[in-house]
This record gives sequence, C-alpha cells and structure tokens, in this order.
Amino acid sequence: MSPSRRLDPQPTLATVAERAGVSRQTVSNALNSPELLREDTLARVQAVIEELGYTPNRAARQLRTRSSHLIGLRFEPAQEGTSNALIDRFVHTLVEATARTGHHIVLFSGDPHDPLDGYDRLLKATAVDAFVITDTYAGTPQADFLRKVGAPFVTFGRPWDDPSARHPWVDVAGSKGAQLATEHLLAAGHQRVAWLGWEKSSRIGEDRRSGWSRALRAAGVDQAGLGVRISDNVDAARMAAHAMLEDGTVTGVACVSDTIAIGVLHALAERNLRPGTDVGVTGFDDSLGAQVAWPGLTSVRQPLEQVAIEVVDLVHAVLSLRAPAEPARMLEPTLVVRRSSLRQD
Amino acid sequence: MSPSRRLDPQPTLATVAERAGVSRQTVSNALNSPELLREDTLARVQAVIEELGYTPNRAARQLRTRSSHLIGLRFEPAQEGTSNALIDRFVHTLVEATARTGHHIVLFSGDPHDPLDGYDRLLKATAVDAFVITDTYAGTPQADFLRKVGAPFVTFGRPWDDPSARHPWVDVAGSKGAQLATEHLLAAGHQRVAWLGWEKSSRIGEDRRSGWSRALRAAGVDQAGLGVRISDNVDAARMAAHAMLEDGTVTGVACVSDTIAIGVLHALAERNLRPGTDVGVTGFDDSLGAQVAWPGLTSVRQPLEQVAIEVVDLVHAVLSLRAPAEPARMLEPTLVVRRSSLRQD
DNA sequence: ATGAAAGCGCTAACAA
DNA sequence: TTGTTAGCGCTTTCAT
Repeated sequence: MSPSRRLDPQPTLATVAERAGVSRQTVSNALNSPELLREDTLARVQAVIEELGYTPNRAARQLRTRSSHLIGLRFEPAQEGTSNALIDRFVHTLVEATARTGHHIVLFSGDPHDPLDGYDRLLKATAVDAFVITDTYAGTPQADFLRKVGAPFVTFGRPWDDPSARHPWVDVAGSKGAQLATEHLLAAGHQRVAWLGWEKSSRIGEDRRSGWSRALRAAGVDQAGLGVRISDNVDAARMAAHAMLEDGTVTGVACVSDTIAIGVLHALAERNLRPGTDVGVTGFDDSLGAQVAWPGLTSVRQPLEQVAIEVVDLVHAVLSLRAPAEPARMLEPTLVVRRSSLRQD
Repeated sequence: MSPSRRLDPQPTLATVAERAGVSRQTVSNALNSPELLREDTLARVQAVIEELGYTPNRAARQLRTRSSHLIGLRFEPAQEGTSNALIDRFVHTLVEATARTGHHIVLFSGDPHDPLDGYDRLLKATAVDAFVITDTYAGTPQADFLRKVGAPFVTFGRPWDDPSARHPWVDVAGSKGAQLATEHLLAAGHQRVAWLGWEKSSRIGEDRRSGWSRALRAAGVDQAGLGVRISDNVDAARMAAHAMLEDGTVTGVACVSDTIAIGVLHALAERNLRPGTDVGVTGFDDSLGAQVAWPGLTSVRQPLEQVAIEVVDLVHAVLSLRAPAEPARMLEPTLVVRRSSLRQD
C-alpha cells in the first residue's frame, strides 16, 4: 500500500455556487445568514450542498473570521499513582458539551514545572479561541497571565488566591460535600467522626475540611484530635488510620479523597474491623476506585457533566462578548452511598 | 470587567519583513527553509522574530499548505463504571509525543452507536491531517471507512477482522501478557491456575486467554474446567470466583482485566482466604484500581508511552508520504508484581 | 435578494 | 540568495 492521501478535492463554495447557478456570496449566506435568501434560492443551494456533501473549509473560515472554534485545554502527562481520573471524566463530558456548538477541544502539554507553559504558543498562533483551565489547586497564575494578554478563558475551579477575581469560573462546593459525608456518618450513629485530609497548603483540602468541621460543630461534637492532615497516598492513609483507630473511640472517618479512604479500608482489613459496621468510611470524587473497593466505598460525587455544560456556556458567553448572566457558578456535590458507611444487619 | 478579547494584533509576516528590511518570502524561508538564507540575513530575521514574538498564523498556513497539524481522536463519553482509564493514560502520553513535532490532538465525539460518526465531518472540513483510532475491540469499520476516503490514520490495536489489512497499527501482545501472568503464578507454586476472561466475542479477550492456555500447556497442566468467560464487572467476577474456589483445588486465578481481578479479591475476602498466600491473583492493565486494591494487585502493564511514540512516528510517516519501515508494530507488556500473587512467609 | 471586489496571512512557483 | 506574483477558500463591504 502506498501511504494514503485524500485524492478527490473537497468541493468549495465556488463549486456549490456554480452548480446552483448563484454567486459564491449567496452560498455563504445560505450557510451563515439563511434568512437573507429567498426561500426557493435557499432550497436550491441547500440541495446542492447536500448533494456534494459540501462542508466549509475551516482554515479559510478561520483566516477570515479569526475564530478557530477550537478551545485549548492543557493536559498534564500521566502521572504514576496520581489519579487524573477526575479531569479525565471532565474532559469526556466537555467534549460532548462543546460538540453541540461546533467547537472542539485541543489538547496541549507544557512543562510540568511551569504552569504557564504552552498557552502562549497557541495564543500567538491564533490557534484557539479560548482556554479552559482545570488545574487551579495551586492558585491561578494562568488566569492572571491570560487576563493580562486579553485571552478569553474559563476556569473549572474558583480563584482561591484572589476572591475578587472577575473572570468566569465554575466550581463545586467541596465543603458542602464533606459536610454531607460527615452528616451521613453522624446519622449512622457514629459519634466521633474523624477527618483525614490533605496538607494545609491545599486550598481545596482546607475547604473540604471546613465542611466536616461545620457538621461536627452543628452536632456538638468536640473536634479535638480528630482532624489529621497527610499526603494523598494509600499508605500514608493506612498508617494514619491505624494511629487514629488505636483507642477504639473513633468509629467514623470522612476522607478528603478516595485514595485516602481506600487506605483507611486497608487499615480496617488489617485490624479485622468491618467497614460500615465497625467503622464508617467516606471518600471523595466517586472514582472508579470507590466503585470497585471492597465492600464499596461511599463517596462524594461532583456533578462533572453539569460543570462541563456550564463551562461551555461561559466560554460561549465570553466569545460572543456578551457578559454572562452569572460569571461565577458554584455547583453542589452529592453523596453516593455504598457499604463502607452502612451497618450490616 | 468587560469580556476580554485579544486587543493588540499579532505581528504578521509582513510586519517582520518590513522591520527586517527583507521581503515576506524571505521571512517565510527563515521559518521553513533556513538553509536557503545567507547567515547574516537569517540572523537578522530571527532577531526581529524574537523581538516581536512573532508566531505564524496557523489558519493562513493551513489554508496554504492544506495541513492543520491537528490529529483527530474520537473520545467516547464517560461511561459509568466502565473504565476508560487505559485510553485516558494513552491520550496523556499521546499529547506529549505529538507536542515535540508541533502537532496537536483534537478531541471529537460521535454517536456511541455509530463507530463512524464524527470522522466524516472533520475530514470534509479539512480540519485534521490524520486520525488516531483506539477503539478497535469490535473490529475496525473506521479503518475501512478512512481507507476508502483516502484519509491518513493509525490505529492502536491490530486489525482483528482482517489480518491482511495493510494500514499502520501499533498493538500490545495481550497473549504474551497473560502468559507472563500465568507463568508467574505457576512459578509461585500454584498448580491449577484458572482463567477468568471476557465473553468469547471479544477478540482481545480470546487473545489474552490464548496466552494463559499456552502457559498451562507448557507446564503440562490440564485446562479442563479452568477457563471461564464472564462480562467485565466486579460482581460477575466475584460470583464466578466463588464457584471456582468451591472445591479448593484452584489456587491461582489469572484475569483478563483488573476489574475482574478485583472481583476475585472481593470473593477471597468473603471466604477469608489470603490473596497471594492462599490464592494468587493477577489482573490486566495496571490500572489505578490495581494499585490501590488491597493488598496490591499484580497486573500486566501495557507500555503505553512507547505505544504513543510509535503511533506518532507512524502518523508522521504516513503524512510525509514516506512508507514506514514497519507499518505493523507489536509491543510487549510487562508484569507488575504486587502482593496478590506473593506468598507471605 | 443577489453579486462583485477585496483581502485575511501565508507559501508555491517563478523571476531576478 | 532574495524578491515578485498569485492564490488557497472564505466572509465583509458595498453596489446593484
């Protein structure tokens, strides 16, 4: 086989115009402003378009309109152990949500140590119309940069560093999720519900922790010694859980992530304690791990599909220069209950 | 803040040319064929390019060269429970691999019931140079279609239906992976090593199974009753494992996926059997689930980074009309050993 | 309601 | 080695 190339040239506006006996401009109007055409002309042109299977050339259109209909998303390299799973699920839904409006997602990469790397190149090449930014955990230098150069963007994640930032964003109330999980454990009869969270430097982690704290306060439970901060891995969580369960008074553990919750489940297995019955456990993000962990891990689920839809809506608003009704949108998570938080018989 | 737009117009070829005191064509050559320029002219032009931060407009270049430097990848919607995790990890590495050559990955979606949906539109709009196809489990109708219309593409996955297909592809020898896993279990002293696989309709599943079969044959073990086919979910696997372990003679289970292996681990937990010590278990794909499952799941790992590199290499070969040295490339998986297959003292 | 002319920024082909 | 001309396919502007 010789390497293949497209052979038959695509039909162009001119082809369609000639075939339909109209000018090129009329065909263009049929596509972009059909209301300008007389009904029969429109029908005739559309018939030819259909017949030829004509689709406008994107490069030409982009050159003229300065709009690529492409949305850039920086995609981090796969990291061992770390779960990009949430982002991945978000991207899937984002692709769906953009498809309906003829936009596409372009992935690009950048130096992991430089959060700004990559944006500039795409921008200068006028390759994308806008960016969607997902990694706002460590502040939003990208947002600052893009605002400075006047590039449109929307972030999934609130501007932690600068609550006064006026760019459009969508986020999920993590504190509400942790609160739901904690209340659920309290309702199951667990008095001393501990928190296993991330290091203090994580804004997201501290936000989630505040939800746990709020629930305990509302229930009148003393939090002393119940809040623990560790790094996000199974083993650290397993060891922290062992320490935490030593004296037998802690019977509920709300966790900042599924990874950490799974570490707690491991510790329970090693102590011959029954998840749900002896100790209730909840995770965060409803990852695949939560679904397959034994005996099923209760977890807070972010409404990613809705997040994607809102993000795309905001992108459109920004691109059309129309001020969005509400540029900052906070969505609520839900709790997916599985057996790790339920008493058996 | 009023919705932002790029304000300062990007410099163009003409800007650079004027500033450097040369013609536009010379600037173009400085970019695309620097060897044509005299050294000092080149240096002067490059200095101006640097100074102005000039980057060629992609749309204009694409219109002229008919090459978008965009590679299309159909991205399936997030499916509940099903793990796209392998594909996701592949995409991450693919983005990395393409970045080095100035290509980008464009995601698009399509009707889940129509494997061809979406390709056509991008093609007609001349929006992408080539496609990467990942979902070849159920045959390769996309490959047939793209070959017919003369569009360049490379598949991750061999052409199961038609071994004589001549398109470029990269795949990982699943049978070799299953063989490695089975040999590993046999070496650990397990005699009767069972296989828990997918339905017979899965070509990938049957291929992996053949590796298990080969290993048992080489070890002189009778396979009667040891090979079982189920669907890919934790619960089906859990129940199948219970049936399989009933008589106590099966002490090793090689699984076609991590999901199924995790189901086996659940069954072991319910029977109070120790993974690794009483029954050795292996999975497939080294997913996050394998890493966090208790007590750690031994799993076959596909060299996705290498797959991505080979895929990109083939894409370039195809696009440059140079016949690739070897259009069909089979890579070998490795076994990641964890405690589910190791005896504890 | 439709058509003609111009031009977006770039590179291929050719001329100097 | 460098410059000139033309044109990729489309939409914007203006004329009819």
